[in-house]
Amino acid sequence: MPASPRRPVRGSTTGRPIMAVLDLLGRRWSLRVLWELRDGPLTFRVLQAACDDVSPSVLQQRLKDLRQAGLVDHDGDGYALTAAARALMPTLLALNDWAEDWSKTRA
Amino acid sequence: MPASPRRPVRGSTTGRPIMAVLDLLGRRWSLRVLWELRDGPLTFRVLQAACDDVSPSVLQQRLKDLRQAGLVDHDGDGYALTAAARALMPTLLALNDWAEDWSKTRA
DNA sequence: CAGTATGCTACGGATTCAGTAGCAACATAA
DNA sequence: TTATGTTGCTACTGAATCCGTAGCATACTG
Repeated sequence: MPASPRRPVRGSTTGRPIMAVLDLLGRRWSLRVLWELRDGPLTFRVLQAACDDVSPSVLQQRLKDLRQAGLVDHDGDGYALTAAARALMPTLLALNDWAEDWSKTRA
Repeated sequence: MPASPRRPVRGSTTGRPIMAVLDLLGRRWSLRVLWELRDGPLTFRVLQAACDDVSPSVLQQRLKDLRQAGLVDHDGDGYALTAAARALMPTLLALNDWAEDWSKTRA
């Protein structure tokens, strides 16, 4: 078996949903996948290319995680954000704006 | 050498700052550390306990990353968010609100 | 049939993480 | 002084995850 999504061994993500979200999005390529899907569905390979040609095994695992979380769906057009994920987009756009400001303060 | 922050091998994070941010925050415990520091400075061990007793080596590496990114500082009171990181707090709070809604749609 | 695109899997090697133990510096107090 | 505690941090081994490449089965198109 390649890799199953890590389940916190210790305190787990008890209680606050934010913990589960921070755990899910705190995995490599999670946020990036959501970001790349912001403008519409993408096929597996196109999404892979958009994510700097991430390994297909990792992308597969990440898509599995995001689908189980109800954030990504797979229809005829490829992989797409669910309504729940689209509700997250304003936040990601705010993150984008912040990133712009943040980069200006960097050398 | 324990571990240096991963530099994307392929396309790197050229161009858009959002890519660099997505890469930095898409590491285990990055978002969680920022979240736990939202209410003020914490010492290393208290922060470690807040993060489900994450391994000190990983926390050390993550703090190093965040300090190099100018998001975390270390003064006499322990580790604290910088002004840049505090500017990110509204976005994290929005993420928290979204997480609440998202969890309600889960079984 | 040949060519192409799709989603997906397998494998080995590299990197990162987890878990535990321990150190040096500093403070406090007996 | 000795004892005790807290701080930040490091070392080490084994497990988990990721990377990079190759390849498969299916479907569609010419």
